[in-house]
Amino acid sequence: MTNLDGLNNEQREAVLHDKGPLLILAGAGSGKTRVITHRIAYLIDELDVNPYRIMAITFTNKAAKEMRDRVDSLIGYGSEDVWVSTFHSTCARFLRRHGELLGYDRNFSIYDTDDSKNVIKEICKRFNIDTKKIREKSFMIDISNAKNELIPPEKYLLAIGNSARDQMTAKVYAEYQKQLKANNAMDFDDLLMNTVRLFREFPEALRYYQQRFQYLMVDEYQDTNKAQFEFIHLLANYENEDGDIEHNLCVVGDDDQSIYKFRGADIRNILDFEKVYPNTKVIKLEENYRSTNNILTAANEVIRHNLARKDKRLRTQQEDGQPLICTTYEDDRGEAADIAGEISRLVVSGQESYEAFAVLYRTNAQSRAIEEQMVYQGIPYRLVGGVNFYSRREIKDCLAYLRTVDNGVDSQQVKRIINVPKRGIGLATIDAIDAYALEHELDFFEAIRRCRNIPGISRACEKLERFVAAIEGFRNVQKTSNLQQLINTILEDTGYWDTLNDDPETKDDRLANLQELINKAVAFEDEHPEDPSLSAFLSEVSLVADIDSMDPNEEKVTLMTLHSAKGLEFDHVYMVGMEEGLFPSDFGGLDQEEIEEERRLCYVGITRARKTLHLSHCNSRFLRGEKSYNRPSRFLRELPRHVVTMRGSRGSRYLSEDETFSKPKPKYEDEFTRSDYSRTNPDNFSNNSFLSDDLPIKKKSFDASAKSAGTLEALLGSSIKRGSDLYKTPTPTASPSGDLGYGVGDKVKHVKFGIGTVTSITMGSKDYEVTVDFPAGTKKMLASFAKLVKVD
DNA sequence: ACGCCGACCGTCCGA
DNA sequence: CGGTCGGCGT
Repeated sequence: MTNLDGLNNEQREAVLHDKGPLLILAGAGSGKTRVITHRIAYLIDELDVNPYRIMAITFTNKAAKEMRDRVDSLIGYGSEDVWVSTFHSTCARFLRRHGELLGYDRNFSIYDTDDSKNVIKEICKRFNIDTKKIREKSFMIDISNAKNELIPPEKYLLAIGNSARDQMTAKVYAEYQKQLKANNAMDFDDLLMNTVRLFREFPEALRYYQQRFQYLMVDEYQDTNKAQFEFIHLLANYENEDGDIEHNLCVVGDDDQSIYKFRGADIRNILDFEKVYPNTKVIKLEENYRSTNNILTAANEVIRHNLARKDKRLRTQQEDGQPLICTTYEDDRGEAADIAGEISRLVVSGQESYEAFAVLYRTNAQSRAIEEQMVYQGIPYRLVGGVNFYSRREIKDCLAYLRTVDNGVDSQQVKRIINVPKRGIGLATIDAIDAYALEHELDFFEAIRRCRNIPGISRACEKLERFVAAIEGFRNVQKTSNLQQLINTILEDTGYWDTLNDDPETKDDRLANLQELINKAVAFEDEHPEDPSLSAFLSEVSLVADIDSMDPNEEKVTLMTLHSAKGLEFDHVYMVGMEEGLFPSDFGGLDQEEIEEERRLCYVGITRARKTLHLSHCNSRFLRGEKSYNRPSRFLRELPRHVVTMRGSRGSRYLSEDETFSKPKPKYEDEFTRSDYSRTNPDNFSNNSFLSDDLPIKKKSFDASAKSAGTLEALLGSSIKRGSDLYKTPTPTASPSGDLGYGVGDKVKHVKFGIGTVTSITMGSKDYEVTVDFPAGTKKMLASFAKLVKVD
């Protein structure tokens, strides 16, 4: 029996819905994952639906994993047969199986933005396009948008326009697709577009999947683009034996949390759902189980400023709770220092633990200032986003070898590694091979094989032949070995390990990263006994993001962008950098639509908080190496006054040189304790009197604020450039062992290598590097990835 | 072929 | 600021 206790009326109604289209408008924190998982359980347990016929689609691996776990724990037998996956992984799997119909080999490569950019670069060069005038990136954006709209190159001009620029884009787009096809590669957008093409052009393939997946559930439906809409729409059009079309499609979303317009999300998909599926049952979930009443009041009030939305209002049975705290800081450093200090105090005094806190910002660039203070004050933190593990140079190099071994015709990968490590093969040689390949319609690797026929590069031939022999050697290794052995052989035989010595600064990091890649390969083979192939591994690796490896149970403060925070929740949330130009961010003319999207992002941020919410802005901050002065964000003024406590200017003075962070006592501690000057005077919220002026320190900041209305030149003239002596290098002296839960000499357990002894812990550039003696040998790994657990 | 250095430039969000 | 790229010298 599926247990429906603890569900409210609307939730229960959604769970009990069996056939036909269902639209669940689920406000933030209204328990939508709970509804989806219970509904899956109900379908299986009560309606005898075969788990094999149920598909649940999400956007991120993290959401998929969470759903998977909850489905597994809710359903006993057969839960593993429920298809729970992301759009991209699902399409990749469909295409591995049926891609031959479209002319792709089953082990096609999946290109990330870097790979795509390289292809575009080559094309621009070939077409003599001045990339100073039109950037590669703008082609990529246009092409991506076209793909999301399911517009193929040959229809581009018809669909988009016929300007000179459009014609150029259409030409580049067509060539780009040709190149990808020749390389047996797809980019992220191709995964969707090609799956839709497969469905449209091969009805028997579509029919196969329609029959298999008779119950569809889509999470975060407000973020779907046209291609995703079409994918779902086609799949849901299953005609049963009686010739009826049931549309057993359940979509869940919240138009107020649509924040991915920039990558093609079309909010109309959710707003028009009822028009597309006339018999849709609509259920609104408006009861929030996450936040205090004050936080919800603020969220409701802010989002109310948007015009294009479905009317709804979150409500809760919780009490008002703490007021929101809105703080003005002198600069970004003071902001970071103060927040770090506050977190530190609350944790040291035993009231809270680190994982209860999150610091959210608009752009990844803002993380640096926060990080510095976290390190400085000895606070363990986890940084989500930034440079993806898989986009690091050494990882990409290694993956390029693996792809070359796996997918012989991927010229991009071959070009990446042909001279890495250095083999004395230069640009002139590569160009000559390229020209030959083009002329004879060969892939790059095949052209290398025939280097003896290519004029002008005879001197490089011997080196080229050695390279070919090496790759073929690896292909032989692959036939008889597992992934770990293959990677080790490649890094060993090519001398890649040795090249790390070239830069002693980064050596340890890169070594640990490669070791971690090997660990991932080992884990992959372990988890996928049914298909531990190189292709499958590379596919998975291409489709994971940093946030997917985030473990919310680690005792660390979380630092991430507002976008990354969607779907997560924390007891205490700090939204920093609430400033005009930054948030809402202004990149040349903010129109109403963009403002509303930013406001939704603000709404998402506010609704992440369970108990307390801090919002802050700075009078000045460093942006792209320059000091800039921004006014407080309009979103601050949209907060209802009666739930907000104002704090005046703080953090203008930094920690002095002699203060160590074993005693992280800011000089302005006095002002902290006096912080009950906080008040809720409504008049304080007009822009001019945003800062009150009854304290000397505030007076100063008021001046700065008034200045910001003046000319930019005047400000820059008087601005103090960031002197290196102002910023001391943070020295992490806190014992790492305290943060990790283990130390040198402790016995720890690793998921693959078993129990070993920690022999050293050092601070890498981004994370702790832990060296452990396992029975299988000594391994060096990154703490955040290795997930080591202390054992007694 | 390759490494160094200065000029230039983009500015965000992400599967 | 930090990453990239082209020019130049070796």
